[in-house]
Amino acid sequence: MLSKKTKYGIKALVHLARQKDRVPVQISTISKTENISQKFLESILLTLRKNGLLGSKKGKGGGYYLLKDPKEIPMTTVMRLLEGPIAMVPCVSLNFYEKCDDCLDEDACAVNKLMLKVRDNTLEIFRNTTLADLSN
Amino acid sequence: MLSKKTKYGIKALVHLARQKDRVPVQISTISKTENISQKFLESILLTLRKNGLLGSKKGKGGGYYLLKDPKEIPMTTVMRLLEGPIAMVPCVSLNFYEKCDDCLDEDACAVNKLMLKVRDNTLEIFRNTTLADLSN
DNA sequence: CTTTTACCCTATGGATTTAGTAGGATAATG
DNA sequence: CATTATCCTACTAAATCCATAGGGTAAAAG
Repeated sequence: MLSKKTKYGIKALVHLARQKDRVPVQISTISKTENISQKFLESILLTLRKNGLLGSKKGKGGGYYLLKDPKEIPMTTVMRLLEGPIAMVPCVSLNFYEKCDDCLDEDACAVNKLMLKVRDNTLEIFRNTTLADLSN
Repeated sequence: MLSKKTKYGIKALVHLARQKDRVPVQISTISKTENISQKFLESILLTLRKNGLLGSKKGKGGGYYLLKDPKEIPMTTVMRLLEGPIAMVPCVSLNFYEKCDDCLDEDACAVNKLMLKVRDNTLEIFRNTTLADLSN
């Protein structure tokens, strides 16, 4: 299940991508138009900024803005940042790999086999979908 | 993230599918060979039985056995039973649909659009993968 | 230089889910 | 009737989620 954090994060990014210029948008504006708790959104935008997706400006006329062209932001980046691993099990994760404790032979594991297929497909979708695609 | 419940459930089902005859296999046997906590596995097999996937036999020589041909058991069934919705958000779920509180227009929602694609792909994999496929 | 605006940061807490455990009831076999 | 093995309910420690609280800091306006 997708966390609200990720869901809100994507919505906020789309909101910013739809902005014509790079004019900063205030948290309160996004919060209201997207129906997101302002304080919660604040923490989400903060992590997006800390990870290089967003820039911010303080004081009057301040707010958040995208640092890159929406075309250059694939959903893999966003998902890994907010949601974590894309794979459903750590043993098939590219960026968050972990061995299973219970599983002796990974290659013989049915769950591994199945979830590898799912990951490959999901990954391809996220790779080929950019923020620009979602903003139209 | 896939729950251990689902993971263990799949492993147990594969174990039973690999059994030549329909001879009942005891919980303790599965528990040992698959490295699963016996009591936890007990509750998983119970729900699989209550939902028509497994049959059981009590007393000496008892245990669990598949009720159908592994070829006739698609992973959609198993996933929905143990894990719940296949979709990452309720608003794109076929069997567990729920409207979002924050989202006014579902068709205009970027998250909806993206997750619909993911669901379609994942669903097709689970539909086309049967227990028999995982047991080879 | 003071006030207002708006982001920055940490801590805390309620609700829910997860991954079991405990302990006995029930039914079948020999 | 003793043994075996499933059946069933209840409980719990730990983790995660979704916030909220409360102030701190920087920038701009006047």
